[in-house]
Amino acid sequence: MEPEEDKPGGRKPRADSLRNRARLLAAAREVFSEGGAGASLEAVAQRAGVGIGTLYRHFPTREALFQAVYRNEVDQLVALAARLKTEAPPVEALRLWLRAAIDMAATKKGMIAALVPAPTPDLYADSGARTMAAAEALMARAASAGAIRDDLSSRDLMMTLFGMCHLQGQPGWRENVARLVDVFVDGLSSPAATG
Amino acid sequence: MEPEEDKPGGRKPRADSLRNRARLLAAAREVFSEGGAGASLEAVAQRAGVGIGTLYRHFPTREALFQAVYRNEVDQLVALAARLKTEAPPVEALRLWLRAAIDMAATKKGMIAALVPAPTPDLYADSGARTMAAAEALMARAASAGAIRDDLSSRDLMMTLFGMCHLQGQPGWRENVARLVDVFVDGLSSPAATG
DNA sequence: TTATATACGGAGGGTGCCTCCGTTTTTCAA
DNA sequence: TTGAAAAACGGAGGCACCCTCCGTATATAA
Repeated sequence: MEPEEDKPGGRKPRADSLRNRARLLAAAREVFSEGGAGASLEAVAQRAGVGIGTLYRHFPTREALFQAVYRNEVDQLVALAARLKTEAPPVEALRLWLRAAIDMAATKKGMIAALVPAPTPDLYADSGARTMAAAEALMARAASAGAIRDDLSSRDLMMTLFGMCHLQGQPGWRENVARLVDVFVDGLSSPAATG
Repeated sequence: MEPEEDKPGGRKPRADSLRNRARLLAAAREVFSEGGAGASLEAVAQRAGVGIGTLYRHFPTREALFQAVYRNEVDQLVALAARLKTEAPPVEALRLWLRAAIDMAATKKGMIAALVPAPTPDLYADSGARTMAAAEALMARAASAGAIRDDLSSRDLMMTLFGMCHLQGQPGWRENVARLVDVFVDGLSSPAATG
């Protein structure tokens, strides 16, 4: 996956290639932040000052571009999960982590899309799967502590989060979604009055 | 909004117009059920055997078509809410109603989109707003009975439902979403352990 | 039967997706 | 320093879809 010095037998990667890749990432970050995950890829190429063909060579799919753009954010989220696992009680950890995810999505409009697990996730590879794994760890901990019900998958959780983020754009959506997530976590940790 | 006998002063609506309208609705119902809410409108026109221009004359926007196609379903949902309000205890009514919505969405793939309240809803006009009003009634009842927290809007509830329905397509999604909704309702009715 | 209101239908202009390939640039070895 | 070959560039072009506009066809009513 790393674009640099991967094949020792090959020649050095071309300077223009590296430069264009960086430009594309910067442009994509801007365009996705403004226009959301559905923004035009041609607009990205244009803002980067490269041809559309160059964009597709570097990032064969929209997904690939998402992953590259939001790699840092996802890393942070994964790291946060690891930290919370030792620094907060189980349910609280889950709650805080979900809120952090929302906060990130609040400033990076396109990021939510990067958090959605693909239908068939390449475990450990794509950002959706990595995030899901982080969620899984937090959930497992809480479940085995008996603090939340154990019949939900981490995928369910992520999809719920994702769905709630559709409030994005409405006034006060961030607070709204935070509250919704709280409700959901309350439900997870309630003595399951399900009927 | 009614296309029939609205203006008493005008002439009788043309027979071909009525026929084409019906054909378009039938075609749209099929196409949306198969391809989801994003399906091609040109495909709809084609299946109906009319020109694309005719489709747009009858239904100026994709939204308009949704509303017409799912009017019956929405009516049912609204009626169900009214019935549950007298026939089930507050929280249970809410739970059952949400499940009914999911069941409908399960067979009519495109319907979910029709349930999403527009950013600026034409109250009583579009299906999203009418559904939201039904939800509002159920929530208000439960809230004033002290059975659920009262700091969530019906729009929040609908968006949550909508979002969860993004699981659609995955194996066993219906059961999954039903469970998620249950969790959410549990959260609503829990003594708000929010931190 | 004929005039006219009404509806039809698809061409056309716009946007976006993605591929393909002739041209340009960079690297590396001589 | 130079030039051949590898690597990357970029945009034209084919496809799908959106939506509008307007010349043509047809149903209604006199």
